[in-house]
Amino acid sequence: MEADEAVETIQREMTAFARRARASAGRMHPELSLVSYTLLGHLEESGGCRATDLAAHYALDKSTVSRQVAALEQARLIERRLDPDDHRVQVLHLTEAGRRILAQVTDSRRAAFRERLADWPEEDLRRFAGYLARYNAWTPPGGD
Amino acid sequence: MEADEAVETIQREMTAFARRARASAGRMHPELSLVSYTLLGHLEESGGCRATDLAAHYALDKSTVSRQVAALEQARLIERRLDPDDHRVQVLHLTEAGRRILAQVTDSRRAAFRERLADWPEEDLRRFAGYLARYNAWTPPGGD
DNA sequence: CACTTCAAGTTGTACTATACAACCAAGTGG
DNA sequence: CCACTTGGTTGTATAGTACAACTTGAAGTG
Repeated sequence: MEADEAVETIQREMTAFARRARASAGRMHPELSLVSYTLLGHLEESGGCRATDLAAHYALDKSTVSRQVAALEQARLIERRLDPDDHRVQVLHLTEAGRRILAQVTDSRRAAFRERLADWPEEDLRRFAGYLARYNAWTPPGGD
Repeated sequence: MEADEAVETIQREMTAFARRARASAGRMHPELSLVSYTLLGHLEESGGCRATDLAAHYALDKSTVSRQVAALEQARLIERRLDPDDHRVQVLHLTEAGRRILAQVTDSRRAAFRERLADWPEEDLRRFAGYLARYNAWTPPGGD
């Protein structure tokens, strides 16, 4: 069956990609690990959120996020603002430096991707982007 | 520009995927980490190879591979055979147990993927698979 | 043949990301 | 007011990784 084979290919290729990304992400941007990068990215997209939100979004333990956040704060890339309504809550925001570094890393990542995708027809690019978004948007019946 | 946006989406989604895969792979199959899984997979595909080959293929340090291989051997999933022509070389082979576990994990991963892709039209599946394969097949001008 | 150089692997050490569990602090509801 | 919940931190353990130093075997060169 055609579809079955395609599923297998998707599985294999996504796995291969994940392994490689993991292996190389740290080397590309010593300033910002893949995790830190995605966390900063989420902060930018969301315009500020809580550590708990990050943990939920990325299926990470809150302790992990707590330490990542601590490191990012120490590096002055984000800042915490106490929520006046609920003093347990720290709303996280990008600092100017954070925004700058994020943009920088995004740029260099984008350049790498663009090189990699240079000879793709635009139509294929758009479809591929759509498939990926659709794939990632999927949420399982009961948690991730 | 449309294509630019698509590149950005691909970048973001691939990154998100890599992060999630890393975070969840270990939980899905405590018996076989993502790295071990890909190493076993490579051994199966290649029909046996050296540790150095694995390191080169996955851009891992040879020490890392050495330890992974040691663990896989201890778990009786692979075995080392001294190359009679070059006594420095250990050719790695899957054991029967290794082949079995690999098939098992592959199955369960495939099931998860299939669930995730259940409602995709076959045409989209095939195109997506093609894009991923094409993306991963790309090799950089000078290294990864 | 002895000497250097190279290649394959191992081991020591350190670091990062991670989880889990125990904890603290601040709201919430009886 | 007290129990419970929620947001977050800290202690501890583990996995995966890199880099550097080392061991062993092979290969080339005088």
